Amino acid sequence: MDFFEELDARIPRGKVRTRFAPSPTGYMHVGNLRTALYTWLIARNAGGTFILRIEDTDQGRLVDGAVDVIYKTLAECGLTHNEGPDVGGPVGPYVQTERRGLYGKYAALLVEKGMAYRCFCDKEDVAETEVADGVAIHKYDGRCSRLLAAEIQAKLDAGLPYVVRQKIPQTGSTTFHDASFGDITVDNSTLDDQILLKRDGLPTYNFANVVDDHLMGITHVVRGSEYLSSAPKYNLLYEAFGWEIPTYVHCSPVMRDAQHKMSKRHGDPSYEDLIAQGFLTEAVLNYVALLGWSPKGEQSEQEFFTLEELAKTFDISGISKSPAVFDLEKLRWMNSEYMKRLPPEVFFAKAEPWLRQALHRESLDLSAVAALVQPRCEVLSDLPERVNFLEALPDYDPALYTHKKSKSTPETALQALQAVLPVLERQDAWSNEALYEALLTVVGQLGVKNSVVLWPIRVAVSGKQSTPGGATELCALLGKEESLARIRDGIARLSQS
RNA sequence: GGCCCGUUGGUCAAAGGGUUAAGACACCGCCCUUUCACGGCGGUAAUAUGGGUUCGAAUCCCGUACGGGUCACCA
Repeated sequence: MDFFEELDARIPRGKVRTRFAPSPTGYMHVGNLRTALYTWLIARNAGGTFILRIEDTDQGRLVDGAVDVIYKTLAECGLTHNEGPDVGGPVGPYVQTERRGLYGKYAALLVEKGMAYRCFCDKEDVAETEVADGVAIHKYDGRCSRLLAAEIQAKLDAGLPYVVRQKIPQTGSTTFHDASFGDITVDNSTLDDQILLKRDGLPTYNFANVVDDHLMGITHVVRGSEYLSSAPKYNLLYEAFGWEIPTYVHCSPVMRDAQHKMSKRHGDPSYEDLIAQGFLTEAVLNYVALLGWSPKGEQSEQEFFTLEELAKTFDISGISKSPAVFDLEKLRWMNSEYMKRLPPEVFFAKAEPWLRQALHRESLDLSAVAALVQPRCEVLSDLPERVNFLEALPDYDPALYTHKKSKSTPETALQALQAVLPVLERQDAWSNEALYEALLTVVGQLGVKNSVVLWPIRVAVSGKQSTPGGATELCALLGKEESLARIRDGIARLSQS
């Protein structure tokens, strides 16, 4: 067995094998997360193997701890990998820089087969076919492919540096198949003799990908649609090696708006950013799954999916070809749905740190606050702003006392507060129910609509237009002393104006 | 500019020759209610465009427009 046969013998066959191959940048794009999810789902759905491979050949972009971010994110999302740098596997190593010895050998093999050639040209020698719009088009004219054996030897002997280029046929066309885009055919004349091995002996991304995917036995290649145009060259490479071509699944990008991709640089949130803002991992995954994919049949109306349900339902043909705009509003809605479904104690545990940002008073029962706020919380980061009035009564505009639908005016509000104050001063039981009952008595005495009395109390006690919970709920939370103080303050404000 | 891809309401999308063209978010209205919210009910709103093919087209074909991708010794 030679070197190549030995590596081939290690490749597991007969099962679906997919891979997620991120560059360690230190964070996870939403688009990346979606690719990882789809890749994982394809493997899971088929009972196959999901592999993590780290593509770290771009040393210049290396970030400390970036690989850990990848492990952490995948684990947090439940996208567990069966093979990878940390867990090992039969076709390692799973870090590209640790594989660098391989590529040169495969490039040499291709040269030997006549499917690639050494090119001694300088970067500057490469013909630049000038084109309008200031776009310079690089298309190598292939001159080094026509070098005679003796000429090549002479250059090698002279120690001239070289790159290895793929030899692309001059005529004919190449067709490749994509699972979501279908068949795509291009003229070979539009393809460049692309560089496989750089002057420094390291592979280009495209070459490393083909070699690694083959050696790892990858059956489904899921990647962004930006690689669609290089796919024909991949096919030609696979054919040159005589390797089986995997199933391609190209995914259109996740957009910020109609014409821009989501990008960290433009301030769009990464997965980590969303989590830091208080989105739940499950909600983000659910949302992202439906961004660019939809289930078949009956389930196309379903909005909520667990990972397991997705794994059962996922089908490549449901992936859409057009780009999808990321809609934060809808994510917020979905997140609120997940929040509501959380057991109260779990919600409280998540909400507590956020509540503490705004609330410091000892007397406040935070778990009661959490209970009040849970059904109306879209994102945890909204909480401090929503509950801060409990800490201290904000300065507010007496105009808040006017509310048409509740039939409340500054005059009726003043009357109501004045009528309510002595009753509450005598009130001992300070629960929501007891307070409600006491206030209904006042309402009866005044002979008005409930809201005429309750609206002003809520305003006086909160100083806000909208609050989590009604008047008596807020009073119960604040305690007797604080509630009375705020109502007196309200009376004072109303009397002044 | 060449090549490739895409285009169903504001957004995500279903429907792959025959439907009143689903559903969800957002928006609006009504009901409920101890305000807002939650919940319930309802509503506005779409096949980019012009030609074919067909008894019949969102669906198939061609052109146009618009948008995106790509054309690196980056990944």
